[in-house]
Amino acid sequence: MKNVLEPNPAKIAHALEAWFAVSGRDYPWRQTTDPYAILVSEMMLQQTQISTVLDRGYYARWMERFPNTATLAVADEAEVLRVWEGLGYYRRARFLQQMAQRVESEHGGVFPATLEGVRALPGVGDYTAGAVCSFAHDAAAPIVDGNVARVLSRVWDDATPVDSREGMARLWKRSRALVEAAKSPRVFNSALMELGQTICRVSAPNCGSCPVQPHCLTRDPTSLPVKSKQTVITAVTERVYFQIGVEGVLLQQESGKRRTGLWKLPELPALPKPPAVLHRSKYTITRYKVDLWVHAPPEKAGAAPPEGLQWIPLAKLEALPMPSPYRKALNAVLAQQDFQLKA
DNA sequence: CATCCGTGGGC
DNA sequence: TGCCCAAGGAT
Repeated sequence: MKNVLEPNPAKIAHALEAWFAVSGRDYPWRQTTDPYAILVSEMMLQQTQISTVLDRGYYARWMERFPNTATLAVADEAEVLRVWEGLGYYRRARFLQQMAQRVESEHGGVFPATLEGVRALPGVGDYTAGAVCSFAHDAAAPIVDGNVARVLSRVWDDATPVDSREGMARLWKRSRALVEAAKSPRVFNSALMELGQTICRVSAPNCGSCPVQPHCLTRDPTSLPVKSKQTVITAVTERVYFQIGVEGVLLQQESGKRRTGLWKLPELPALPKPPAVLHRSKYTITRYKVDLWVHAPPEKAGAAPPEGLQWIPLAKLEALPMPSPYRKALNAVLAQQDFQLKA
């Protein structure tokens, strides 16, 4: 008796839905059908682990402070970024606020109900639109994310690179066939993602407990999915400085594409002999491995802050949005200074 | 289609 | 420690 040649969408869908009814986890965003609340969770969870969003309180804090599009639309951008601080990909927070403003101004405060309407919102792509519509309205919209790509590659034993056009087309086609065969798209899509998260894991998949195992074609799950791209990590050195005075700490606001609107320690100008090193740390950001040096201020630093720099009173530091590496470095140097003052 | 955008955790 | 990864989307 050999295995099936082509996995049967209806059988898989029903097996997953039955499994989820028993083993499905309970998350805050699964206790609501409010599309805004669901979109917030989806935006937070993009490229971010559930434990980060949940255990560190991001979702609860956001929903308490911005319970609907009306409150988010009129909030200060700095506060929006501050509530998001530590989650990374800060553009997502800015997109969320733009989304809220558009819902208020163009949809009369009513969240769009169609797949096309949701897809047109800023920061919402094919995955997120499908997730919101299936979770909020039980609409038969397919989803493909990292979990789904892994599960479907294995079930169909398909080594087509998932980061290729061909691979993506296959995944979306299969995801669509599955969700259209499901009894409840909401339950099925939740189950599909959760299977990838808890059973069909990247390493050490638990095939013995998998409800889809009878329908799964792969014999070598950890070899799938195949990805063609490989990222090259570049080591860089970043030198900033710490300057404190009666007016507070000198900081610089980011204005480029990266971390727009967030604050950081000012960049150290190129000098023949850099000032003393106060603190050193390492962090990675996208494809860079950064060696971060915090120096004493450059010699010529005067009372008037250089272009683009601003004195920030110590009492206001907490309220400013700041990327994690700088927040940690700044706190370390402040603690160091405090220690020296007391010594 | 390639590149950019953060961070923390697991192994 | 080093490396890979996690509920992607925009440009």
